[in-house]
Amino acid sequence: MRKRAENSPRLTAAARRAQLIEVGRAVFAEMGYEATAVEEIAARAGVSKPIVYEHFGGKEGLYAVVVDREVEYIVTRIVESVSTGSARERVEQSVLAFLTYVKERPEGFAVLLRDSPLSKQSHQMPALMYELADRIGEIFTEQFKMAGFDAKTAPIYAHALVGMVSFVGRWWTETQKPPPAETVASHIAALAWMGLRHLPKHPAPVVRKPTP
Amino acid sequence: MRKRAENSPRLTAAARRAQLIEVGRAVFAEMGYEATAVEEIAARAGVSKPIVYEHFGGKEGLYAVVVDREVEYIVTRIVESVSTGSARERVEQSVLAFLTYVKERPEGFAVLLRDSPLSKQSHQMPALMYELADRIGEIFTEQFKMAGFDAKTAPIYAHALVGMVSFVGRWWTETQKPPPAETVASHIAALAWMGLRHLPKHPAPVVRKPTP
DNA sequence: GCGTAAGTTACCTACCAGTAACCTACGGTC
DNA sequence: GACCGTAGGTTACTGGTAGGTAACTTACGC
Repeated sequence: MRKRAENSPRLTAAARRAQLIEVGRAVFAEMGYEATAVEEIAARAGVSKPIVYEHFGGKEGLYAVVVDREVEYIVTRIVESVSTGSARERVEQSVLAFLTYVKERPEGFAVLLRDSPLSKQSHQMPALMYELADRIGEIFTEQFKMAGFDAKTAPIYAHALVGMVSFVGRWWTETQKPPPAETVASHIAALAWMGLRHLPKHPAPVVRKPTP
Repeated sequence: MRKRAENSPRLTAAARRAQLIEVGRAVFAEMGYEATAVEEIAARAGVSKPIVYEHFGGKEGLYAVVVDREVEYIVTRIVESVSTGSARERVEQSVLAFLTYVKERPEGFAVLLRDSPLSKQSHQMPALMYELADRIGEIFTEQFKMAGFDAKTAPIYAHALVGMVSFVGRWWTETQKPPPAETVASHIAALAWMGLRHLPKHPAPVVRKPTP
């Protein structure tokens, strides 16, 4: 790592910053926040550590930028998907949007699945996907109100749906011979939609408790 | 931390070991694996650091024991729940078993939700819940085979169900005025059951693609 | 009163976030 | 075409923290 003028020329500040965000996302995805060393990011970018501090102020600064971009990206996609079509189309489009995100930005998805650094002080929210589920819950609440459903139950279904899609998404990325996104999305959307559609007004246990 | 003979007497090796597992689970749940210091665990147990090393060989040793116990505990509960009753009863009982676990062992659940230390080398499996989902997937595959369903689709539904229950479970624990476990379990089980029951043989997208 | 189980003090080592001070190549200017 | 300012970059260091260990000490049972 002596002479590096030939293999990696100097970049402009903007270009270097963009590159560091890319590299940072990859390393955070691979190692998790805590286990990531700033020097590792710098090394993979072909620069030295203080460059990272110059651009982002520190480890948390870079992490915040990476996370913010991912969350905004996927939330925007889902807001778009949920805003047109019939109710069922909205569900299916949202699920497909999420799976497309998982497929196209696997590293970003991995970052969102991992522990966040803030989780030590306020021990809530161990991973970003829960924050995302909360955001989706707000969207659902809005939609439930407009559609005349009980808005209080919206968070349950939002969390259930995000949980479903997250877990299936992870499984999907790690499967050797994965079915196409549309197929998986159809399955999940059908499951969720049919579940919602045939939901009784007041679900009650079907298990017969033994008489005391 | 000088004289501690009066407030915390010497324990037998077995008792100390059991206590350290309890304390370790709590600290890992609160801080996550990486951010947990062995000294913190030792201090909360009222002993010094080498005691932890004597019993478990190191941080990872204690973590492995904590995790193994939790996974075996919840898997056992679910295997029990899924082994009797009608198909729908099995679904509902399993969901209720999981939520009961979440309620009764919140620290164990929190540990399973967090990042695992093994995730840096084999970058798969960032959290233990995914391993649990895989285990449930095996159980489902068995059940699907016995019931005559397509066993290949079992993992999808297993991951979907575990994801649903995990996310709703976390939301449930953090809600100020949570509905009782039976109510939430009924909602989730109804959602899953009705979804499965009315699932078309070959789900297809309902979204009309614009003609090219 | 002695042997052993249970526990402690004090240390080493490695790593890592963050910083101060210095260097270099390029583009404009005369 | 030699000068020089500055953007982009480096080397070398500090302070703190945490995993792990060697050597020593205390209390209990026989």
